[in-house]
Amino acid sequence: MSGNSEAVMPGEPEQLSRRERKKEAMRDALESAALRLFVEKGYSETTVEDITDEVDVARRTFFRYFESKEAVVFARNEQTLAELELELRERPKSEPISTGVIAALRVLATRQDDEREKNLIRARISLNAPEVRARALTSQQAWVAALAFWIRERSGAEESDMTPEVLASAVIGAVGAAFSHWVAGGGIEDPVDLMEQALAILDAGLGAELVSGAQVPAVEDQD
Amino acid sequence: MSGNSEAVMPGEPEQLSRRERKKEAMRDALESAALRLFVEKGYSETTVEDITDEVDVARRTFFRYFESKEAVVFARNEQTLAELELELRERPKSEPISTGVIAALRVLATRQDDEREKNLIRARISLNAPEVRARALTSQQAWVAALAFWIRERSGAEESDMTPEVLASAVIGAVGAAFSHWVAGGGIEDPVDLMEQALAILDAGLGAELVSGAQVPAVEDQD
DNA sequence: CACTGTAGTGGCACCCCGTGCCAAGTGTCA
DNA sequence: TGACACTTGGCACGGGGTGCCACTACAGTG
Repeated sequence: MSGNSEAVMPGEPEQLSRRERKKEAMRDALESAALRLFVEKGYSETTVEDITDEVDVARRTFFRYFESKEAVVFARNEQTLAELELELRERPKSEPISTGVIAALRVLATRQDDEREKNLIRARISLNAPEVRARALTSQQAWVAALAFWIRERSGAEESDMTPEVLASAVIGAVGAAFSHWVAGGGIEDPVDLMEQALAILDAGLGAELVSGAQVPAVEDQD
Repeated sequence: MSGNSEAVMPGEPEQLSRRERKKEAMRDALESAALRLFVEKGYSETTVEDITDEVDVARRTFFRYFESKEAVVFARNEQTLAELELELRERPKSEPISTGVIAALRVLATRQDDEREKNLIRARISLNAPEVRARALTSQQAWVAALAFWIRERSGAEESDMTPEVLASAVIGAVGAAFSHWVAGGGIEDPVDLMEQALAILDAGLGAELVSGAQVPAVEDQD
């Protein structure tokens, strides 16, 4: 889609035509209004009409910018996935899974640092509104698929071998849990650090297993 | 131990009144009709009216039995979750996570063996229809929560320690992947065996990591 | 048996999400 | 400026889901 040229990342050349600027502005206005209303009144209590009223456009117009009400929350999501795939591909072949994943995630996180606020809002909505949560999990599945593909490619596993999907699911699961933890903690800590800890837990945890009396050694979670 | 009494599981004492029998029959009829139509015409191509026409009741009636169209696919799901929690609770305290999980899952799988066909259909629908898939993932989250609770309880982890959620997410992720693999394979293999393999992969996989040339030793997945 | 309360059903009206369609408005380029 | 492409508004419609109320079938009592 679009991208006449440029590097890999957009970069906002500001070379847009009036039409495209208006389009951009509209999308932004809708997105902002929507997120604000979702926070104010709650997701399911906010109708699409509420949103379009706010921006003073027709309800129909909303659906020209977003496939669905939920889609607003995941506005930038496909792009992020594409970026993840790209970053993963750039990682050295010899690198272990968790290292590669973390490195890629760190790049994405750094890049999105300016949207941190908005992302936190999105995440909060995702975790609270059941419908949106469902959608969030769906796009999480896309991450699993991407990661599984990457692992399969590198490990050269047979088509029938479920190892890549298993590892990918587990890794994304762990990363997702860390993300939830980050959101629950108010977005104060470094999300990628948390994810790194999560993978460390995963690495050690299943091996160590539970012990009746003693605690799991766990990973000291302070830096 | 097929229970004439009740034990943990109901057991259909057939002591129902005419009214309750009719109710049961209606629910069954709706569920069967729905699943059949979903398979025949596809999930989203099937309207609730199609279903109720089949059973010759009002559309309104459908929603008195199922919260939503998706809910039909997950008819028995909350019950299964409750059973899982129960089984987990029964596992010896000293048992490692994966052992406990597998043991609990095996009990459930055995118990549901008569519904194997129907469950396979449900699963297929879940994996193919995006909307339903979303819902499936949501209920998967409930499993994560249950498992996390169980792990936390046994490990005595601090409230702020994300270890239980991380491990639970990873384990359920891996188990879910195995389940998908099972469905993709036509439900021929033993699902719990696959799940066990998945956890073994998880146990070994992240430690072994990927190697550029060599394959991951993995778990021989052929019998 | 008739009688009364309760639970299930049918059907209507309504809200909301999402989409096809077409007429009218706005930007673009020559 | 005029021809053309894209965007918007608005309408109609299908489908999911809910509240409401009249009606019917059942259960329990005398």
